[in-house]
Amino acid sequence: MKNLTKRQEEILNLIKAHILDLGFPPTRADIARSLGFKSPNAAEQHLRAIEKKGFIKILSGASRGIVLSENENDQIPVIGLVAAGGPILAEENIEKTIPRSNNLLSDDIDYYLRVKGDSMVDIGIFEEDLIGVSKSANTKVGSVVVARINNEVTVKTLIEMSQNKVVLRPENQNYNDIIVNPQVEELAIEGSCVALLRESI
Amino acid sequence: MKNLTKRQEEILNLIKAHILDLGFPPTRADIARSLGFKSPNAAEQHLRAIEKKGFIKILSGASRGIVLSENENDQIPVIGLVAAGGPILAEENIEKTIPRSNNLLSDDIDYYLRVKGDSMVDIGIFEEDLIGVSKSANTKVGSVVVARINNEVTVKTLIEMSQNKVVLRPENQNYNDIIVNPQVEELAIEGSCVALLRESI
DNA sequence: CAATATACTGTATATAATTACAGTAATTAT
DNA sequence: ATAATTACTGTAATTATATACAGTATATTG
Repeated sequence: MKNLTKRQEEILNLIKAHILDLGFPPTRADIARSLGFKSPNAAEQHLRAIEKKGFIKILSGASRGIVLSENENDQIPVIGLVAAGGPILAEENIEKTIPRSNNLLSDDIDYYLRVKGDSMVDIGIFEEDLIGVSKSANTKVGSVVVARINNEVTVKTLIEMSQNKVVLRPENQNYNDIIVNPQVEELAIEGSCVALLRESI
Repeated sequence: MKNLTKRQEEILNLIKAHILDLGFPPTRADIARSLGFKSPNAAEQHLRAIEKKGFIKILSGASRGIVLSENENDQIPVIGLVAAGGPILAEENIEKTIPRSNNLLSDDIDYYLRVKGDSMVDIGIFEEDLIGVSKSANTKVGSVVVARINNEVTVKTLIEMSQNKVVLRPENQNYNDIIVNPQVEELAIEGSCVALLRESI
């Protein structure tokens, strides 16, 4: 999907704002008025350009027939079982997607990860729960993180993190700490857990 | 807000479906076509009636200018601490409301209840968690329910329920079962827990 | 360096859409 | 019993809207 110009983006935002405000898209004349164009045709041609770039669909003959293209960023992927090797967000790992809800949980969630196993039950993270993962939230000692060790993805509490020693703790007395030397083994902190969803109790 | 007739409700649903499907409201002619009216004026007059009852606002002069009135049912209340005595959903108990998200969790949630105490930690329900409560979901033995005993609201697992004996079990070894005789003590099952949200980990 | 894209003005027109007016008929409220 | 509401048909006019065509000027790309 090609990038929009500054002006085109302005118009797309105007359309979104209009929909949010009134519940339906603006007319060409509405757009022209808002941006000070003296001709509705200016708006028309911008719309054509934006459609060509794939951000909207224009329904011909219908008044206000501007349909916003499905924006993948409005959908949060739910990651089921992560295949060994590939990136977490690879197509084949996506179980489903759920619409990014207003402010139900943190805006900061990049994906949900379905929990496997019982290694975190002591802090109330159960099998089949969905964990909201943020890639950007800073992972400090004490955070619950999504880590990848030698191509296996796991959720644990980060206890220690130095150049040659990383300690990951399962929150379950039946399991032992995982101690990794990142110089020797492959280790990546994929993100940190910021929220939790349980779809059935 | 007065009740809609069957036909009016049908039209309101059609409008909502149109918006959900295409992103903008239908025209009078669209409505007439969908319902088999031979005149767009039939739709017009229905819209007027629906507006009069407060369910929509018609913006005059604007094509497709049908604005859905804010429906309070689109907001799910979050109940903080329940004041003794009054009903759970009383105004003063509502901590905030959150928009009913598409299908993030069950459609069936009437309110969220913020968990106090640690009596349910063994099944992963922690203090400050939000529990999605359904008033209509059938509460059977084994369900986690919201119960009110002598004006105090509590979340427990329903273990037994007969005419003169109801057993509610805390999911925490440190607590004992609560046994109530509904003939003697005041007991109400307010709803059952169908989902869980944790806003921070 | 020509072709294409961007960013508009200005005019015009076909058609999409709202909306008024005139009816009919059945049901419900006062 | 009468008025108001509900639920339509049918016609028509006004206005709202999309959209084509003809330009101008500048920037960007192949």
